[in-house]
Amino acid sequence: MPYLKKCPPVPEPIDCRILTAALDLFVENGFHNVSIHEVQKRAQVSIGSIYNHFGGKEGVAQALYKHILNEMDELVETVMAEFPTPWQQCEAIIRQLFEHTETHRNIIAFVFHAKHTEFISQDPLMCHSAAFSKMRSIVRNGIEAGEFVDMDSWVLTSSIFGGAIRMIQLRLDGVIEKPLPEYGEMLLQTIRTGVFQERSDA
Amino acid sequence: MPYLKKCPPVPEPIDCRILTAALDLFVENGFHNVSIHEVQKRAQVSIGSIYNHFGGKEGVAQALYKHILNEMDELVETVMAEFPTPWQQCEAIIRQLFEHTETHRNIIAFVFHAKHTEFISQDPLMCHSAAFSKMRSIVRNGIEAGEFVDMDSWVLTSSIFGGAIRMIQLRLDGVIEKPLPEYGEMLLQTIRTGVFQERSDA
DNA sequence: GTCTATATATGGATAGAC
DNA sequence: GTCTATCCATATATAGAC
Repeated sequence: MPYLKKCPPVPEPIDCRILTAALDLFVENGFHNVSIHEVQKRAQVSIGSIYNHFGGKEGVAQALYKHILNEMDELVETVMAEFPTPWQQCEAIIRQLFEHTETHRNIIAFVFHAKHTEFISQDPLMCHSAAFSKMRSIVRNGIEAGEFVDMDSWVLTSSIFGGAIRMIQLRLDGVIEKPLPEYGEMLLQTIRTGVFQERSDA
Repeated sequence: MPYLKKCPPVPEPIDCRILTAALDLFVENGFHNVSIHEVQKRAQVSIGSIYNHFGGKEGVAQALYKHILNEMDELVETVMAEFPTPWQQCEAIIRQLFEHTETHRNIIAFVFHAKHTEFISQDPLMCHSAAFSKMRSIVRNGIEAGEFVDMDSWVLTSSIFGGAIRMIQLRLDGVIEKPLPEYGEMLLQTIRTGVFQERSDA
């Protein structure tokens, strides 16, 4: 009789339990449709603890927000260190985001789906976050290096990442039914060379 | 003394007043941060009337949702009637959306910014709406006609419209500071021919 | 059909024991 | 630090007069 097996491994720290419970609930039902009582119940923690650790519901959301923005930033940072050229970096970021959409669904959903200003007062607007700033600066590097076409960097950043972000949203909504990585190369192709069929008589 | 001027022209019908007030408030503060009392106050209508006409706050949101999806559908419909080729239709839709973002800001914001499932139960998911379906079918037409590259239509639709949608969101968030139509041609260029600089030595 | 006043529930927040 | 029980504001929804 494997007695020791019944010992739960290492119990997760309490604030971590709260955050993961909150993330799941917020993504599933939306911030405003989730009560502290529900978070408390799912996290197996008392209300008092939630107030102790985060000061309330919005405090939980803020902590979550910061934490997840950090993760995103690290993702971009890693890619930048690993690949030399701006375009390779863009490619890698899109591939990573597609992977993450499948493996860390709720994190991605929290980043791309929610309108954070609705529940985080004094919201340092997602697109001003370190991760998104870095994505734009990659694009600027590419322009300066003569790799990308020379135009407004907001437009170009939107052109490069907009399609991917759109696909992520469609995937999260369940509209796209197959895992995103299957579509990665296709998407990258259109970003590189546009959407037109090569004219065979050209 | 121009006495007649003081007569308000034709008073707007009551349900219209409610909808426009609600639209503005929902976009500004988010559905859950707006109380019926605020809508009532801004629309200069009593709470009873709101319940009579729409059955409650969610009813107002649903009516708004339907109405606005209709407008979007008409926009796409008109473009399809006016332009012959799929690509011209795509171009025109993007230009129209950019225009609308400036002239009907809150309508566009309601369409692209909100996560409707959070406040509309049984939400016929935006991307399944007539307008979005038609956009995708335009893309399919382009593929069949050999105009667009032959690939999954979700990917291609995202490639074509994703950048525009992204720019609309950035504009609504105040990140992009100039009116979108200024960027229209730039964006269309990258969709057509990709993001790379033409190599002068090619 | 429109209004005002009110009932009722929900849920964020706190107090105080352990 | 953690818990339970309770408070109290808010906001949806309704009742009933006009």
